[in-house]
Amino acid sequence: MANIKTVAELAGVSPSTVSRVINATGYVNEATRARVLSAVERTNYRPNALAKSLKEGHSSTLCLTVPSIQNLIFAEITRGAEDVARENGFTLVLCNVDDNEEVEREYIELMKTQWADGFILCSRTGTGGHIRALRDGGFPLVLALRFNEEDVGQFDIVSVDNFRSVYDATAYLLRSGYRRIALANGQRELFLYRERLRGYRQALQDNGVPFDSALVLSQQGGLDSFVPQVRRVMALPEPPDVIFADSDPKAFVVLHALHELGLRIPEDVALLGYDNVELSALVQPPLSEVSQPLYEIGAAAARAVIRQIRYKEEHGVLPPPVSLVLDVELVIRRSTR
Amino acid sequence: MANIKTVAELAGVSPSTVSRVINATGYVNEATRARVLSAVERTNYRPNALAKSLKEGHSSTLCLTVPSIQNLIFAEITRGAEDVARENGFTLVLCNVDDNEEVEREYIELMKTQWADGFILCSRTGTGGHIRALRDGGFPLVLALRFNEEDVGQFDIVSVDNFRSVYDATAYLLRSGYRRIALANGQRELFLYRERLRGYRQALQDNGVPFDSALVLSQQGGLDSFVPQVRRVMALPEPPDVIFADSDPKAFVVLHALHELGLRIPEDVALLGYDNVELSALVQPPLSEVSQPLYEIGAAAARAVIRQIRYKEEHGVLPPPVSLVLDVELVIRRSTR
DNA sequence: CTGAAAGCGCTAACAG
DNA sequence: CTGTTAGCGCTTTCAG
Repeated sequence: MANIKTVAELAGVSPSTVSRVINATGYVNEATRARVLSAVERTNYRPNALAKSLKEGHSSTLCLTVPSIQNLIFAEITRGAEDVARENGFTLVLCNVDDNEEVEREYIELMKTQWADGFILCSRTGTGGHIRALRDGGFPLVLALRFNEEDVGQFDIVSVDNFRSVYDATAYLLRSGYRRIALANGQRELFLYRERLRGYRQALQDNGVPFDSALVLSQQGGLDSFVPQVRRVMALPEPPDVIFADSDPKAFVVLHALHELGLRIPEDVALLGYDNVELSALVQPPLSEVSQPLYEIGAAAARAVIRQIRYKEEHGVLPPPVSLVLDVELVIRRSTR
Repeated sequence: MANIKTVAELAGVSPSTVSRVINATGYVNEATRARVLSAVERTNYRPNALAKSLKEGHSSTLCLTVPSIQNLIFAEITRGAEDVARENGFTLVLCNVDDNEEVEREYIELMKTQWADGFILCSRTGTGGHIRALRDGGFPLVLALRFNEEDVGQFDIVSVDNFRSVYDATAYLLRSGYRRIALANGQRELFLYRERLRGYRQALQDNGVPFDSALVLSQQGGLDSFVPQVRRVMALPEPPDVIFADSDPKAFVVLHALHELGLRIPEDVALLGYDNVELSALVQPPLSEVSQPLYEIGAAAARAVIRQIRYKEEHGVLPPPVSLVLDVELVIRRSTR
């Protein structure tokens, strides 16, 4: 591919002049400008972004880490992030890290050397000293969806109110007359699932319903682990009248397990999901959901890093961290009554 | 971040020596080697990949274009591609192009200037002169899943035998006693769906079953367009006894539409899907599927570009194109009998 | 308004 | 075994 020098020679000017017309920086005589443009045209010249990046000290690249893109939740977030990245002239590098902090660390290390301009991390897990170090190193970063308690005020965060949303949904279930509410709860290592559990317990307590630990199913390893637990809980002398799955992937396996048991939904037992991914409206019965704005979380996260990048360009330092808490909405379909 | 020069000074050697120890290229005295390593340690030095790329003329970056990552099919492929990219030291840039050839073109143009080392395109649509130009420009590229008839022999291609797989599945349905087989067929602009349709027709013909155009539902715009068509076809005097959806996203909406109609599956009408994404085993009833190795398609595509990249490094030109046709498998679950 | 020159950080001959 | 030099392609003072 042609470079700036060949274009310059063809146009009979210096490389700096070509640079000026390409980037519309500085005055340039209309006639020479035309000559340059024509030379660009003829050589089909495209500036080398690598060289430009090296010179300017940034790469217009964002790094997004997710547990796995195969999970619909993260696919949705990724799409949101990619859309706003592109609108702003950034390119998105996708990193699947599988809940593996080591892989996450390596990826971040790699992307630092590639001069990623910023990071969107949806894979927060463990203690994450490397994430601290990343920000301390002056790298713009935002935590989306997953974050720890102690992260608040330390990093930019985009999420929903996990406690509140589950509290409200549980209260709604109670108001609807459900009394034996089971919770299919995600990995306890993640703050967000601890919060969801806390919201559930608090709502029970505030409504005078005793907490029954036999009614909480918790993830051990893969999602499959919910199948035997659903069987167990439905075999209880007093089985639940509704199961609240605190994420849609879980909701789908719970739904499946319930069907295998030959149970009717919501007649025999109701089901409430969390996330509201598109498919939740398509399964049988269509699921009632706590609807989390996943696409918007991704989009907002991208906006947040870009804000940091621009701020840093201007002021030389990262702006103070901000947290963005997006609203959640209850959508009632046919899996609850 | 520290650069090679500061490390060199700290170690009391020249930058080239640092480069030599970092890259394990050329002999270096054990003692000075140790000094350099220590300096690297102390400065927490990481080589600047951008500079390295500029110098070496490649970026260790692969560009993957997909219609949308929100589609489970492409999420699966993406994961496969990313895994092998990473194993080989490549980084994956994700480009959602939404069946929009213009966006695809722009993305490719952008990634060329970023010196992407290779392209995996799952978004092939239209005439794609820009794709020809890309390969003519010496860029390694592979078409995965989606390709046109005339692409064979021109580009590396990774896919399945669309004609054969649908032919076989249709023949299976016939052998199972189904006689009125409806086909929910994808966008006719895509070669792969034309091939699937052809496989269906051929199987019918070879088995002496007349083709009935009233039995083919075809995508007009979004997937929603199948809902009224399912209604229409089930209201026929002689409704189908099975619907074959030639991709899983379609299968899910057809399944939904059937449920809304109050039909039992497979008693009233059976359903066969295509793709075998994970969720297809979880819906009610679990779907019988033509199982396409999506993850493997992505992985194989990544291997294919990397092969081209290496070949080009060695020989200066792209290797002759090869097509890889992966096997498909019929998985019978409970949506057919 | 335009060109010369320096330099982003790195690697690779080429000497020594 | 190690340093010097040149240069990847671009931008950006600084002169003119």
